[in-house]
Amino acid sequence: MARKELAKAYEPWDVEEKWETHWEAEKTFSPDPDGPGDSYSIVIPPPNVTGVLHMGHALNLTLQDILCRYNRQQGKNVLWVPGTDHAGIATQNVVERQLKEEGLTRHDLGREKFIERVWEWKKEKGDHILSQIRRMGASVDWTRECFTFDEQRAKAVREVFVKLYEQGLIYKGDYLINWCNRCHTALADDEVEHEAKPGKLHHIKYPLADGSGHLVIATTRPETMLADTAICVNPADDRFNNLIGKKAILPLVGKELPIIGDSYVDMEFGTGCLKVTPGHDFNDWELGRKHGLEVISVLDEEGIVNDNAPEKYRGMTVAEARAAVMADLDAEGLVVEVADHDHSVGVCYRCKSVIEPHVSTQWFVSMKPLAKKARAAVPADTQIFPEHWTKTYYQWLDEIRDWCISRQIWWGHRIPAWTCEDCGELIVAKEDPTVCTKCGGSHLVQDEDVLDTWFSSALWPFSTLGWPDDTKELARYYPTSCLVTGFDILFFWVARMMMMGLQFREQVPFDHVYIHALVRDEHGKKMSKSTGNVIDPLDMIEKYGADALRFTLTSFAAMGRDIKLSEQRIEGYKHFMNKIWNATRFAMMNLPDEIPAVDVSKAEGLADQWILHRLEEVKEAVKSATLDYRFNEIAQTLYKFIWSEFCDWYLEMVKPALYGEDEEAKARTQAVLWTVLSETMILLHPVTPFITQEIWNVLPRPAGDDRSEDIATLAFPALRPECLNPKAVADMELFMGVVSGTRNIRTELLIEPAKKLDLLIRTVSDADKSVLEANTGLIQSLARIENVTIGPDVKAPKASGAAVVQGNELSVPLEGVVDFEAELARLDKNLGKLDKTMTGVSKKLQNPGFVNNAPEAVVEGEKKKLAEMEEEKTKLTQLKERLESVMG
RNA sequence: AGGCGCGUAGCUCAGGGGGAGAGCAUUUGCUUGACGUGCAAAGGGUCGUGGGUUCAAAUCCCUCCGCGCCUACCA
Repeated sequence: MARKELAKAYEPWDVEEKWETHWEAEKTFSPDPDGPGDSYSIVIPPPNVTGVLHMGHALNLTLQDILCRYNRQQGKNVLWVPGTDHAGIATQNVVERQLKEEGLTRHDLGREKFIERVWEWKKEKGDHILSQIRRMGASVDWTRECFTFDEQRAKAVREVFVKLYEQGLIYKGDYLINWCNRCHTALADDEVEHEAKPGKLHHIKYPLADGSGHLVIATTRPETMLADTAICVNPADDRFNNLIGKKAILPLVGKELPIIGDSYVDMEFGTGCLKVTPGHDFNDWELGRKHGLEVISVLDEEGIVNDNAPEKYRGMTVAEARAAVMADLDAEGLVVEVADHDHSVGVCYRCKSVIEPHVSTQWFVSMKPLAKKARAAVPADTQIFPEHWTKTYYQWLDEIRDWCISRQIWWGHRIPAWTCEDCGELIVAKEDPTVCTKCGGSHLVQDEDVLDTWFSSALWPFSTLGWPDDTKELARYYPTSCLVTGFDILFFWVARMMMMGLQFREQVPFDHVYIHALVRDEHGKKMSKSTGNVIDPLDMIEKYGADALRFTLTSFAAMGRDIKLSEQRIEGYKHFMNKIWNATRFAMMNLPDEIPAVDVSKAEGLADQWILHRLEEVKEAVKSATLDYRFNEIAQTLYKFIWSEFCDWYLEMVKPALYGEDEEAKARTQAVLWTVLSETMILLHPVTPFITQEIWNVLPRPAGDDRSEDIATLAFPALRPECLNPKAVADMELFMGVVSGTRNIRTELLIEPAKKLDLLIRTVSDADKSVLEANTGLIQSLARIENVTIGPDVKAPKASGAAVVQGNELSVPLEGVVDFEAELARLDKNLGKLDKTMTGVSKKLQNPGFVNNAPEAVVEGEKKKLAEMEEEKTKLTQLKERLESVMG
C-alpha cells in the first residue's frame, strides 16, 4: 500500500480550501430536525452585508465554532444558522455613494428602481463576507442561510409589527428624536455616540419685558435661541425667583418669553437662568411638555435654518447661524462673556456627523413593559457569561426610553401602515390592504418610512427558524443554546432579542449569552482603518492559515479581558501547527498501514502508561473548560500536552521501542501512539478543524475501525478510566528529574554534547531503583549517557558532577572532562536556591499558629517537604565536600 | 456623576488563601534518523501603594494611585 508522503512542513493553504469545500458539499453541518440527540443551536450574529470580516468577527466565529463542533462530538443535534444583516443605513449609503459617482441621487431613480439597485449590489458584493466566514472554517449550516431582509424574515417583521401595534406597544407621534442630517433619518438613542468636544459657553443678556433690567442665560448653542419659548429658573433661587411669571424679550426675534420656575435648573451651573428650547434639546423638550410650552423648530431636515427663524438667518447652516447670531448679539451689546467649555456632542454611529435633536413624526415601541420581562428573565432563564455583564444589562433596561423605530430611508422593511386619503383612517395590517377598513375607499397611501434594522435583528433567534410559520426547526431549536457576541451590542441587540423572544415565543431566545472581549491592537488600541492599526484576518489566514489564527484567538479569549493581538503571536501558533504536523509525520514513519489491534489499557512501558494517563486528564480538562466557556484553557491545555508532554517526552521515549526488535512491545507502543495522537486530534478539532481533519485523514487505522473519514462527525473520545495511573505519573516525575538533572550537569558545565558521560545513581529505595532500572535505556538515550549504574550502594568517584532527585544521588564522573571549579559553583548555586526555600518552610513550621491552626494535611505536607529538602541538602553538601577533597 | 474591568518576568497575559506560572523575547550550546517553524539548558518578578481579615494574602476586604471601557448628564 502506498504510504502518503507528508510534506516536511505544514502547508495550510490547500488543506484548508479542500476541507472547507468538502464540508459544504457534503452538507456535513446540516442537521436533521427529526434526527436523534439533544439539540444544540446557535444563531450567528449576522454581520452587515456591507461588512468585511474583521478580527472581531474572526474571534466571534471561532468561539461559536468551538461550541458547535464540541457539542456535535457530544452527540448533540447541532444547528448553527448563518446569515447577514441588511444594515439599512450603511447599505443605502454604499449604494448612494455609487450613484453619486454616476452623478445621480436615489431620488433620480425613484424608490422602486433604487431598491432594485441595492438588491443588485447585494447580489454582487453583499455576500462577500459569507465567503470570508467560510474561510474561517465556521461549521454553519449553509442550507439554512438567512438574511434579515429576505421574504421569510419580512413575514416575521410584519407579524411582530402588527401584533405590537394591536397590543398598544407600537405608537406613532410627533416627538423630538435624534436626527442625522447626513443620513437624513431618525436614529434610536443607542445609535448615537457621545464624544467629548471642546466648546464655548455663551453668556447672553435677555432684557425683561417690563424694562426693569435683564437676566443672563448661558448656552453652548446660541443659534437655537431663535427657537426659545421660555426662560426657566429654579424656584428656590432667591436671585431670580421673583421673576417667575414675568416675561423676557428674546433678542434678535423680539418676542416675549414667559419666565417659568422648575427645580430642574441647576443653580450652580452657568448663570442659573436657563433658556428653554423644546424644539432642539431633549431636556428642554421634557420641560416644555411639563409646562405646556410651544415647540418651535428652526432647522430643517438638512440642518439648515428654516422659515421659523427671522428672515436674515434663513438658509444658513448651524455653524453659519451661530456666527451670525453671536455677531448680532454682540452688536447689540448683549454678549456678556464667552468661556471655554468642554461638553459631549452626540454623533451618528454610522457616519459620525453631529446629531441634531429634531421634531418629527415617528414610530415608537413602548419599551417599559417589554424591558420588565427581559430583566426578570436574567439570570433565571438566561445566564450571561461573564456574569458581571448582568449588571450592565439591568442598568440599561432600567433606564430605557421608548425606541424610535422609523427611519427615513428606503432600504429596509417598509412600515406596514397605510393612511386612507378619503377618511384619514390609519390601517396597520399584515397583508397590503386594498380598501379602507373604515370608509371602503381605495385611496390608501403606505407610510414612507422603513423600520430600524435592529427591529428585524431582534427577531433573529426565531425568525431564522421559520417563525411565524410553525416549523420543525422552531420546535426543535428554540430557545437557542448560546448567543456569542461582543459587549458592544449587548443593548442594541441582545436585550432586544430578549424582549422580542419573550413577547412572541414566551420563552427567552437563548439559555446562555457569552460576551467576549473586543480585539485590539498590540498596544491596546481599538483597531480602526483611520488609525491604520487593523490586522486583517484574511491576510493572517493567507500568511499563517485559519487554524493558526483560530488557535491564537482561542488562547487569548480569557473571560473579561480585552484581547491585544499581534501578528507575532499568530506566527507563533503557526509554529505549533507545524509541530503537530511533524509529530504526525514521525508517527506516520513508525506506524504500520494497519494499526495493531491492541487493548491500550494493557500498556506496559512507563511512557505509554504515563501518556495514556495524561490523555485522560486532558479529556476532562478540555471538557470542563469548554462547558465553562474558558476557551483559553482549552488552548493552553492542548498546547502544553501536545508540545511539552507528547512531543518533548513521549515521542522521544518511544523511539527505542519503535526501532527495536521486540515485535510485541513495538505493536503495543504503536497502538498507544496512534490512540493518543488520533484522540488528541479529535480533542483539538473544535479549535483547529482543518489540520486535525487532514491528519485524521492520512492516519492509518486498526482493522475494524469504520469511523467516518470526516473528523467533524466523530464522537468525543470515550473515557478510559482504567488508564488512570498515578504510579506512572510519579515514576515519570522521577524519570524526568533524573534526565533533566543529568542534562543540566552537562550543559551548565559546558560539556560538549558529543562527549560520552557515565551516570551513577545511588538510589534511596527499592521502588525507585526498579523504576530507574526498568528505564535505563531511556536514561541513556535521553540524557546522552554511555553507562548507567544504579543501586543503593553505588560508589561514585569523588570528582563528579552531582544532583539529588527525590533523594536519589546522581553522579556524573568528571575526571578529565571538565574543571571542577565550575561544578563547585554550580553546586553552590543549587544549594543557595535550596536554602532560600527551606528558610521559608521552616519558619512556617516554627510558627505555633500555623502548626495549631492549619489543616493537618497541610502541616504534614510542609513537614515532609522540609524533610526532603533537608535530605537533599545533606546529600548535595556531601557530594560537594567530596569534590572539594579531590581538589585539595 | 454612576457602573464595570485591569495593574503579576523585557513584552503579551494565565493563575488565585499554604514552596511565583506560560508563550514570546534574551543568553549559552546543538546537522541527537518528526520538526532550526526545531532540540537542550539558563537568566529574569519584594504579583501597583498603604492598611485590614487570617496561623498563612499575589490571591479575600477596604483606602489610595495609575490605565481602559460603558451608561447618563453637562443650559
